[in-house]
Amino acid sequence: MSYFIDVIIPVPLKKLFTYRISVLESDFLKPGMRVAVPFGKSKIYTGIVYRVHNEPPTAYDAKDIQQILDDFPIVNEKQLQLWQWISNYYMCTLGDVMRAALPSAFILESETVILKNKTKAIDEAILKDDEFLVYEALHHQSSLKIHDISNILDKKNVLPVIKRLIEKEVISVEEEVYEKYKPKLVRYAKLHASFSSEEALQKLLDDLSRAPKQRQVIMTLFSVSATTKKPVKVADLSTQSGASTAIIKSLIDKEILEEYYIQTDRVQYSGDENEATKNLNEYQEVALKEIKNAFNKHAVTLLHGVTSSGKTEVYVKLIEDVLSKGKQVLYLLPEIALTAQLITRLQNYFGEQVAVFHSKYSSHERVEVWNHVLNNSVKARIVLGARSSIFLPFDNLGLIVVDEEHEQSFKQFDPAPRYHARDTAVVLANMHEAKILLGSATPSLESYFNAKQNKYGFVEITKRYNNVLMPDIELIDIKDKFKKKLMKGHFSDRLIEEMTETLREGHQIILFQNRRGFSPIVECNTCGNSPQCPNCDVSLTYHQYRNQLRCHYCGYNSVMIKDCAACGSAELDNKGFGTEQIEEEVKLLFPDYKVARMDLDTTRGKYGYEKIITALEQQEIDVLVGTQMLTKGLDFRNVKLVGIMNADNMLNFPDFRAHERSFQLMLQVSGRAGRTDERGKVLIQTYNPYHNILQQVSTNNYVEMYNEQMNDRYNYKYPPIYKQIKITLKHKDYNRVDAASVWLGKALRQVFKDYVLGPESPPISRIRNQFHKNILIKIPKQQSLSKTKKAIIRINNSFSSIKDFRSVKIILNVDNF
DNA sequence: AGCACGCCGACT
DNA sequence: GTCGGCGTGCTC
Repeated sequence: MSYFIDVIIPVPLKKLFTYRISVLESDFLKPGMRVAVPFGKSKIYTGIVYRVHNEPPTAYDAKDIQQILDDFPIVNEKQLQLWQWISNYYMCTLGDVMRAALPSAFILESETVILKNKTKAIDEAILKDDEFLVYEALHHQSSLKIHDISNILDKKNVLPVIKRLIEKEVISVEEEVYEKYKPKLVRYAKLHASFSSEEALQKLLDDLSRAPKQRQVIMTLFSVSATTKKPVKVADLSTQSGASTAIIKSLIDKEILEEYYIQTDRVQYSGDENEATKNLNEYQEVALKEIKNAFNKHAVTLLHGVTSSGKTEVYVKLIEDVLSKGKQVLYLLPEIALTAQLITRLQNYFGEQVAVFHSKYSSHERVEVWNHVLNNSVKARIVLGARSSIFLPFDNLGLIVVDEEHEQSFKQFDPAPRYHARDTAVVLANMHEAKILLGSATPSLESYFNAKQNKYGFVEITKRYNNVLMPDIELIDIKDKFKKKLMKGHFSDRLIEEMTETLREGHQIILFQNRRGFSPIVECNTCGNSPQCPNCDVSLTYHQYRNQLRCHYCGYNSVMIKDCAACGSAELDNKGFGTEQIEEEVKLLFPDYKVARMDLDTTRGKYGYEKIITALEQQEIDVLVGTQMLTKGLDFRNVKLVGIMNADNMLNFPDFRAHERSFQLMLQVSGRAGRTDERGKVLIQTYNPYHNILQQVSTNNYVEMYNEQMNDRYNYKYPPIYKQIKITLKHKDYNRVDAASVWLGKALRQVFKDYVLGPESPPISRIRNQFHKNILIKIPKQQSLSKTKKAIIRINNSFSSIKDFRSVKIILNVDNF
């Protein structure tokens, strides 16, 4: 009998690929193991075994696998199930899911290496110039990569040259696969075994009396190992004894010392003993009980707790409970909220059981966390992580906490899989029969809706921790202030008053400026022209910090222009205002105080964000100006005043969730004010203080906001009442996307009638030289989602069989919000 | 997605 | 005349 495996290959292709294996291999291979397989003409890819079977494919001859890469599955059955679910629900391939799920170090790819053909004498005369260059380079170096050759010849396309050289039998090529993950080894030293006896040791010390440095090293080795009772690292030995590495090396060479290596974790927790978890106050205690009750009926429960109500402490108690049952915990939160503050807090309670899974971690560090989870190691009983941590190989989950569940960053937009981590986590919890708690001060409408429908359990905390009052929120009509000439730049007299007062009292201030859709644009005063991005359909934005013009969509940048490109006038003006401008104005208004800015530009790099936070905590900053980043679960003791510079630009954003988002954003920022005993103050500047959302924010009335928004969602057929799928078409030729989108729109309308919206050009119709068109499909609750998707796939298939349309890229985005 | 094969414009 | 552009088709 023949044996085969179906393999997932990390390419966006619909099907699995079948390879032939031997009997022995069929016994060894299990789903979830990695194999290296030849794919296409020459490449070798890493695949994941999906199924082992003995059904020979009929239409083609299966290739043999190249190599087995694991001794045990690195992906478990439950994960494969989850991958399948994601692939179905979010309409992407298993390959896409695989790419997103595995740390990149697990996915090996082959690289072509070029070798000299030693068996044949070469007549150099038959070689052309470029061929000769390659030939000669191989005399200096035994092997070359494609990349090297490209450098040698100074051109991109070198494959034809290589092909000719192969034909002339000058060179041969091989595919090399690298194991990307290498365990980190630390060098240790111990005394060589031959000195284990007293006499030998005494003799050694005598011998070394003329080499005081070397003797010192030996003495240090003894004292360190006596005090720590642990193996001694070479690095420590060197620093403690003051001896250079050369001295230690000579001791090793003389076989007095012996070196050895121990594999260590790159990510290590070095903290003190665990702290006892805090006692809960009465409200938290009640909430905890209610959550446990709710869990009896509902696997999913929503916790609505106002800002600063101490939700984290409640989570901690739940986690403690689950851990004691020997189960794993996943604590999901938005990337940006994954701060040192929170990590330290959890580590204080749970010590080394906390593992962190972060996009800023290197691929190697991620592999380590992956392996800890896979082995159900003590070091990863609690995983604290962003979106992608739902892909870790849990096999014994007891609880998932999704903190800040309303955050839109849980949804991945690009590339596929376009999954929502909160929703996927619900499915994941289901597979493990685990409980899942969604927490937020401003729940998303869909979660609140689910709770109202009794689909989810629901628990509330309405009081802030220590009974701190909710901040006092004041709306400022800047239209009126402008009329009365009471504005200084972007600051109203009220805001300046409050700022002066707050600073005098020695408190801190946060100013919030939503940058979205409102960045500083350069405009010519004479002709009104503003510089555009050459690749996208947007104006470039001005970045003072580097004196650059930049495109937020494709990253294009150029030096700031001195005069208008259209009319040559030197009178250029900055329209709009971003955080930079606010920062400047504060500096002018309050020259004696320290101002800092927090946005994408200032938080670059691994610790950029932490630096600003720490500076604020240590009160080195008096006024912090920032964007959305400020909203995320940070806990600043001394901030008393929060100013929202302009509420209108978020309210007017063209998106059905703009109001919900604005409400969430403003309440979250407000929550930063007055977190200790003194009541905080929030000033919101707006042109329209009678806007319902602003009224609801100022009275902290979530329920009213919910009811009103849900009404709109009913009327205009939006989620959570209707499901939706967005289809984006992209092509560099406008006429082609246009024709293609019209065709697709018509085809979809035949099935879905009026539930198809568009095609429409998005507000930014060209990005990276690609024109976009959008089509939106609304799906009523009673309509089967799976049938809808099948129909879309069918239509999509006929679409791509049309020659003219095949080059148009189609992106399907399920739940595109 | 990559990558190879195959057919038309601009350069030594 | 070749080099190299990207349209088209395939990957077990």
